Amino acid sequence: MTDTNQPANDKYSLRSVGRALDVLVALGRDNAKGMTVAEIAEAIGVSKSTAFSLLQTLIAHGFVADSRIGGSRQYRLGTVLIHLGDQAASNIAISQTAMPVLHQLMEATGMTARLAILDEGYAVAIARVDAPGIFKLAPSLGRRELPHCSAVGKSLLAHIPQERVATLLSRIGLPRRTDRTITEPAKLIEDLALIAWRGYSVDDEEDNIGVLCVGAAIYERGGEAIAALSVTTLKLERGDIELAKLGATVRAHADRISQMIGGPTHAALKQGGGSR
Amino acid sequence: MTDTNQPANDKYSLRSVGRALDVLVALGRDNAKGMTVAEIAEAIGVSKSTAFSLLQTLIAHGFVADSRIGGSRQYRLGTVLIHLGDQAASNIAISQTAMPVLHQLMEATGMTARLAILDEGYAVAIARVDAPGIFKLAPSLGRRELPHCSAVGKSLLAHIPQERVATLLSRIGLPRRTDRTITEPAKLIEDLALIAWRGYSVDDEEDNIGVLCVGAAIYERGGEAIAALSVTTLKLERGDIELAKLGATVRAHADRISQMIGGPTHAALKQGGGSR
DNA sequence: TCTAGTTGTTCTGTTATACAGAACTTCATT
DNA sequence: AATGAAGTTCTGTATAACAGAACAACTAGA
Repeated sequence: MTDTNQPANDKYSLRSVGRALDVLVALGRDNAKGMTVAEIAEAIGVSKSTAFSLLQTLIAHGFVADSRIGGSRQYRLGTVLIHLGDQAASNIAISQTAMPVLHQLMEATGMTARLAILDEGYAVAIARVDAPGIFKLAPSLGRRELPHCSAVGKSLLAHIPQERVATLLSRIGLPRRTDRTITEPAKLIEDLALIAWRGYSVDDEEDNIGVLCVGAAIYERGGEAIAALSVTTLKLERGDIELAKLGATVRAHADRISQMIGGPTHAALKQGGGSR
Repeated sequence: MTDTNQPANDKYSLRSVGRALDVLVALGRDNAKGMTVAEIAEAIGVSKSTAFSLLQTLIAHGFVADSRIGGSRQYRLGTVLIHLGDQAASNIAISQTAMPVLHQLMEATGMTARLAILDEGYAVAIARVDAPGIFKLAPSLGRRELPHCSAVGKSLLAHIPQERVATLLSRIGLPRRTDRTITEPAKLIEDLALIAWRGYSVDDEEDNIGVLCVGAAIYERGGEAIAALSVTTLKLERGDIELAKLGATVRAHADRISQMIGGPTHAALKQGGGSR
């Protein structure tokens, strides 16, 4: 499915290290129930003894936790990763300042609010505040999401140079997720222009059926979009949604964060600097 | 300072893998500003070229992100770690159920609420809800904390067999953190007995000067303590704290979680099952 | 209780790999 | 320009990582 077996992507890649990281990724996929040595060996394509050595090393450093259940062992992600993940998230300076605004946005809209950045062309959520209610968004912090069919992704794409957009899209493509997904580059470019103009993006069932997201970009001092804010809701839970009003709300909150870090609001950016 | 250079803790440890993990840990320490190749090489005790190879591998897998600033590069933790950390945390089943109660506890007390488990004898926070206010607790999710001088740690120690406590303490020791830290095993055992009896623990400046924590254990079906809840506050911010009342509040919230997962309340446990 | 079939763990020889150091390349600063 | 300090590439060699097989621990079935 995923291209796990990259044949030495870079020539300075260390095989055993790469395999150890593969183990972590594999455990991240099947984290719920834990995995056995044999399953891990199978998953990353090495012998049992090699998988065993990798696991021993990972355990010794706290990256993997093991629990014996009878004769068999279950391996799962260790707590050190919680720490590193927390550090990596707080690393991204914006998440500190944005957190209170995320709360406000959630309370203003009653929807789950998320903060995301662009990482290697993908949209990656780095913080979230859940709306109250039965339906919770799956735990998806830090996961790479397709940029062309998510509100945060489109808001970020709308504010970077066209040629970079083209490069990213040619690399990632525009995979179809639902029958509303924009799969034509020209159509997407059109949508991005609209987003850049009005200051908010809409993902209406383009990524997941029944799910609506509205996003807006956050600008740093230079006017570049470095992050995006979004709200997510199940359309079932909301009768009629006034998109223009919701868009303005999200944009206003994004503007607030932009100003906190010394950047321009969307309106100011449209007035002054070129879109470049 | 820390024992990073463990000389092949287990004999099945892979050197390059261990070094790669050391890189991640090192980046986790100095995450704010990022590190250069030379700094990393220095930190983990390898040559520049080796550090370079390790970093290339980590980057190829998204575990490390790099940003060039002029001729120099800054390496920092990558977003994949945010994902793995999120998975590792949600792995621990309790964190799902406990989250709403953490919110309630924070609102009931106005203090930062945390959920922690025992990992290799150390207390490790896996979730938290911050209190509003200027002073925020440092981002400390997933970090190993000394069990003998934290509220969550003591609550957990109070409900495991004495011999295991002895084993853990002999391994970890009772390092002094402040002049109120309990450093005598006998004194700690005494405190643990009290905690088991009344159902809540108090850390009054035993770990950090000026900081007060109150914790209570969460019990699973079998009656074993699998996690602990706590509130943390700066004593400066609160005039007088009624410990008995606060302790009862924390205990009540912990009991609620215990019941949600089919376990006994503290009162029920004291009545029925032996302390074993 | 014995047997068969799991699992995880240890051992071993060989190959390929990870390593340090030196050479080379960018940049920034004087 | 020239110096220095970073990152990057190259290369030979020691050794570490690997697969496979043997072994041990445990489970389930007869």
